[in-house]
Amino acid sequence: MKGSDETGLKKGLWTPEEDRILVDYVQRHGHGKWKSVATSAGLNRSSKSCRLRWTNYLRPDIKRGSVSGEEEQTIIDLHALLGNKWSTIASHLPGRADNEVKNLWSTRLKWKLIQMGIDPVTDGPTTDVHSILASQLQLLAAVNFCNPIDINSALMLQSNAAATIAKTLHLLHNMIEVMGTTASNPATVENQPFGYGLGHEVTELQSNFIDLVASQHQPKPILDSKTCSNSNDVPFASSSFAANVQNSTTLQLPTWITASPECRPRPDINVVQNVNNISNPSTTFEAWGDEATASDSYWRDIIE
DNA sequence: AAACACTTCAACCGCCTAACT
DNA sequence: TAGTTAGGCGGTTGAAGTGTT
Repeated sequence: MKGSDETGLKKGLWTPEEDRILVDYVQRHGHGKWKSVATSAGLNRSSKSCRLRWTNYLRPDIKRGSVSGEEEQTIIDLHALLGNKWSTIASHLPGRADNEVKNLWSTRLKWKLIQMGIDPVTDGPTTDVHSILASQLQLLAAVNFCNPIDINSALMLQSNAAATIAKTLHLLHNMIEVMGTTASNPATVENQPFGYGLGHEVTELQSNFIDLVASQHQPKPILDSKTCSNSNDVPFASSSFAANVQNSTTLQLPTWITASPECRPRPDINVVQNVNNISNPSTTFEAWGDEATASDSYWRDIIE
């Protein structure tokens, strides 16, 4: 029978009438005994289906509608901490069901992180060179052309762009260094994970990325002190960022990244320190707090 | 206006665990 | 102690909605 399984239980979307029956039953008898709910209420549904419908849609405290930026950030932070523990994450978001959090993550937040150059699985910097460059280009475009009305989003993009570019630059530096030692041997070229012509591709990537940074030397500020006058409105504000950028001498960030004194990136990633440390590659990843990524062997393992 | 592509999200599936017999 | 069952969780699917060509 269409819409039913082999046991005769109905499947598929719930009708308003079924919803009404379920709500009515739960209100009178309470929830928890889903087997009895399914049988006693006269619903031709499985106990699982009843529970799911109630917890994800019908319970009175459920919050429908768009998810706020604050909620999104909470999900991202908790996912970094807990992984795919959707019910646990949802328990920190009043009125949100685990299914909704799960859907939100897989349809929007995951791709958001990927575009920011963050691996959504490890919550660390992505190790795929093509997605790194693609994400940087998208990020730069977004920062340069984003709507100034959305100040918080713009600031987040700016700070993330600065941090991610610094990370990416060094990431490429280390990868190129390791590749250089392996790809220089023609006998091993065919065994390279990126296939034949690795040296050329690496050189091109390096060149493209340097060009990308150089092309940003003409400042194109999207925000000024007028549009961002209140540091309380700015998440992750740090007072040292602008000064540090100006003091940076070895490899300056593009000037457009420089935030106005009140508009600064999150302090947990010291962008300037990372950029300055590029002259000393062995310490940069350590500064990011991930010692495993600091050594050449880490990248050698990935590449091999 | 129609066809197609893409996105969103409700619901199902399979597995795991705890409680009960 | 072993077997059974219900509830819970995360992964996956597919229908519906929306956007694009």
